[in-house]
Amino acid sequence: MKEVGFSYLDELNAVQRQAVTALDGPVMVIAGPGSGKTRVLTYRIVHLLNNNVPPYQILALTFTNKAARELKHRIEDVAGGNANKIWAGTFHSLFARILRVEAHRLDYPNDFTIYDTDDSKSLINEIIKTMGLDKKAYNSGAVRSRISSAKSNLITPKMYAVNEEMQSYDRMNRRPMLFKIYEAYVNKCKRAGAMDFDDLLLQMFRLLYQNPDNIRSKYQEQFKYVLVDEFQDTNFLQYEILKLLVIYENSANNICIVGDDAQSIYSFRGATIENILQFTHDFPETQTYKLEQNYRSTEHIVAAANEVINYNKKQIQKKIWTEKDGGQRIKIIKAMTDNEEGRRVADTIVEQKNRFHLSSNEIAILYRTNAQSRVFEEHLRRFNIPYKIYGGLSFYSRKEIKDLIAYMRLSVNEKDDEALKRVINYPKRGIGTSTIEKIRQLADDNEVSMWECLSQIKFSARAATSVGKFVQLIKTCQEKAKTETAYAVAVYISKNSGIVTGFKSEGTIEAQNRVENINALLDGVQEWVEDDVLEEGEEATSKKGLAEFLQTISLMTDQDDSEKEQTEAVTLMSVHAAKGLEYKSVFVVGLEENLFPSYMALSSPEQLDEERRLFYVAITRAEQYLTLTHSNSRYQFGQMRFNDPSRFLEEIPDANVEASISIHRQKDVIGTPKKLQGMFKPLAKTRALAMDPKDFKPNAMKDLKPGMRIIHLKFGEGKIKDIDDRNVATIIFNKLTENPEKRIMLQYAKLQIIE
DNA sequence: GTAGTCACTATTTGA
DNA sequence: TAGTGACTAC
Repeated sequence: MKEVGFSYLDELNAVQRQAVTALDGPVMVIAGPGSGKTRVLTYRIVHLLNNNVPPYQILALTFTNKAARELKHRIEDVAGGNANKIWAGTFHSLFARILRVEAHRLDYPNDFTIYDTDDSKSLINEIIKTMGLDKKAYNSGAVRSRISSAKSNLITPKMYAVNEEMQSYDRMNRRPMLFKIYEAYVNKCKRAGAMDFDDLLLQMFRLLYQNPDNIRSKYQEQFKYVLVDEFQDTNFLQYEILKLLVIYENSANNICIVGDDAQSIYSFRGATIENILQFTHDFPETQTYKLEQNYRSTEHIVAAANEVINYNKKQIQKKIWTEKDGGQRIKIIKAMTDNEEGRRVADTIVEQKNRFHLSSNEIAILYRTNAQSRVFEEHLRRFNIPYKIYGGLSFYSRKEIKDLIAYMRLSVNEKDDEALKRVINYPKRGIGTSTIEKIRQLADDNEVSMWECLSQIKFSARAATSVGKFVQLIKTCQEKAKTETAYAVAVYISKNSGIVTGFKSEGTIEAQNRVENINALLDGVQEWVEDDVLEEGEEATSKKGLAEFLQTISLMTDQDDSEKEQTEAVTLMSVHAAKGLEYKSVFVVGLEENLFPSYMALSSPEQLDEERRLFYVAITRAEQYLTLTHSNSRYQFGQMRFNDPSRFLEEIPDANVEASISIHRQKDVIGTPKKLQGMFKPLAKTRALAMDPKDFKPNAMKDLKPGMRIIHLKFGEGKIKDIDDRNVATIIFNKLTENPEKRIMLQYAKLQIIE
């Protein structure tokens, strides 16, 4: 471990230090906004390591990849190399990792497919259709979320069928057959060797609960220290899993949860605050620490936030305070139209940039719904202010990408019916709906996957050749997938499936874009295959095959991409997306009744409280300048609507608000609209090479010895510090300022000895 | 198999 | 308004 010259404990305030050093037994940390939550979590783990807890005994769970990554990086910064052995990641990714090893005990293949939301919906649609149900009443999205919430509450299809509460709710919504859909859905996923996102949790629960081969104690013994970030966002099922891991005879109950009930904004997704309240009941000896000092915002902002959240009755009492006295008061802008709102926000941004010397990436515009972004885009463009938008269609949800990935999935798991349906006739190869329907019917009757039926059906002569060709294509891919790298198979698919050829013959710009996207995916696969750097937690034995590639991307979203963070631009995003972030200047826009709070929430006090917490999250993102805007009228659903100012505006004390300024008419500034948003965002990160590849002659693995100076194609010069028994070298690259130490897998490494 | 038309709906979003 | 999905007609 890296020597720590200073004591990291000195960087903490009294409460933070207590929360960090109370290592034994259950601990609950209630962390207000800007109170150094991640710092506490980081240092607590570092403190565990310094107290000789082996890193692999630490399980740190987060909700997003981004949070997980940040946590790992910060631990690495303080503790150095050992950090990568910590089990830190999202609930879903870590459980998926465990299930890749244990799934066979639950009668799943270990290389099970992960169905994303689209796969689930399409499967549900198919079930609805075959059951002959009304598509309008049985909206696939609604059905999916019912099933999801059933799973998250450990209600099996059988229990669902006899659960009076669920049943009466469904009858009320004219969906009495939902329990049947649920049953069929579960069976079909199972048959396809597929788990949906909820299954990653549910099957993990089953594994521990049913305890085949006494597997539970294996993980109880492994994870001696459990930490959970954003605990207020956990659902019932997640908490049940945590309890199975932590509660057992003679357990030390070393579980630490960090969260803030006031920032719980995901109840619509099944998160329940009850878990926080329940925690102290389940663990009576819990030590509770409240982090109440806010290091982020100035006094007016903190005061307003405190006042607003007080309107919510049900909450853990705490008083957030700051040492940053005074500062700017909150500015409220009243506009007549949504267009004027956009213009005045852009005006104010220009003004702030000049007066306070803010750079664009210190500014964010936060809205309740993504649809609101357009007006702000238009006006920012007029001023030539660069901006970046979060949300919207991600790279992986593009059709052409999903199609190509479907081929890959099928090559790894032929039972994957969703993938099969996607590509059996894409590109068109003459396998029409009637043929597909025949296959599906037979699969249903025999309760097997569609793939298994392909060889048994007597097709018409024309269909038979088409099906035969398709089967041959997939079989070739399967063979290749066994021996070759993911990149080789991906290239084979793109060349031989006909997808790219089809686009090229189209010749439109649209098609051209799609080809570029596919190329970007291929580049991404190649980069992944050639990447010889071990990520934190990655095993040195990991192969570079298709199955492994699919595993790494199945739980990835490109929401979390670092390129966006570095560009100098104003951020536009929904309030939900802004959670955990901070900006010098924040604009919360569209503060009107029916919009924020949303009209969907007006009827229930619970949902209104959640809207208020959402508003609380929004205003506490601001460090120094907070501007709130509302408009008299705006276009909603294609109609002009008139909304009153939001009730939340009235809840802000006058003392914290800037005296209202008269509305000054502003002449429109005409600027050249500049295209700032590239439609296409390549997956591959381009990194400058350290030297010309032509001059580069990598040495064989056996020649590499510790102490040697080497050159790496990407990272440049470095010194081999150590090579372990798995041929993983620890190399220090002096050019890299952050994390100069990298773990390099020598079997894939491109290293040239220089002395 | 596909293009064109019509009807419908409309938060937030992680993995 | 805008985007999607389903149905119809060729």
